[in-house]
Amino acid sequence: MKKKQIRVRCWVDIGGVKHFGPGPAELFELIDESGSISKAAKAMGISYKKAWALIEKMNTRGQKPYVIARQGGKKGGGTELTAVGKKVMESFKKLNSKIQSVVERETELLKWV
Amino acid sequence: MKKKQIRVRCWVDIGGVKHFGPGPAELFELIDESGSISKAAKAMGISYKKAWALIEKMNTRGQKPYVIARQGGKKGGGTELTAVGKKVMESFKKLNSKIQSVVERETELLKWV
DNA sequence: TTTCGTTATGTATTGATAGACATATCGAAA
DNA sequence: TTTCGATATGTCTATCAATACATAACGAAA
Repeated sequence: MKKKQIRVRCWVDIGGVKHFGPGPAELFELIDESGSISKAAKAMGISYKKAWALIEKMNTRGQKPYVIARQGGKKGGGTELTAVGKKVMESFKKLNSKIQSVVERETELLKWV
Repeated sequence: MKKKQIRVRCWVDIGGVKHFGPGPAELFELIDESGSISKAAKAMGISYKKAWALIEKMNTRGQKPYVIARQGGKKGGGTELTAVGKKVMESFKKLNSKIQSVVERETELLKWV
């Protein structure tokens, strides 16, 4: 008997395009922990390039940058979330968990499907 | 100023694969109204083949078929939802609108993004 | 001025999905 | 037994996204 479950996903849409969702939220969290895009990408199992492209898009599409990256130096460089970036990440996680908990209480549909 | 909004999507997952979501829900509704897969597909702007494939997958992956299609006859054939199919559609629509209304009340995240 | 790890960027390949097109199948009614 | 409109199915192509691979740029510290 295969497991049946209701799943839900939310994201921020700006001008009709996906702007910020679960993927970026996880990426931001890992950047916040590691201080590095490349480490965060590796931890997520995505390419550095994909992570970088995601960040680039979000930084330019939003009002203010969410992430500041610096290159060079003995440690090669580094990346950190801006204050706005942290707010976005935290606020998203809060919203997301609220939605998840709403869905968890829903069982009616699973009786039929 | 581009419009910012939170969007949300839910679906039923069986054994790790998407089984029933907003697309099928709309398709089911149109089949229920028109009695025809081809009419429903046209109304949705998808190909008949895509609609048919969706239905085939859902019918075989679930416990019981949601849709019964008949071919032949003067009218060429026709399609109708089973009792289970109607329950699934209605229950999904109810769940979906509940989730949408939860999200509509959320504005915190949009302040930052 | 050399080193180092990270950021930044280009390009080619692959894979998955969607779409277009074609055709076979069915069976009640005329 | 012919007709008709809908279901059922195959195949090829186009398109887009993901992936892989390669390399340049950077700059503080040793």
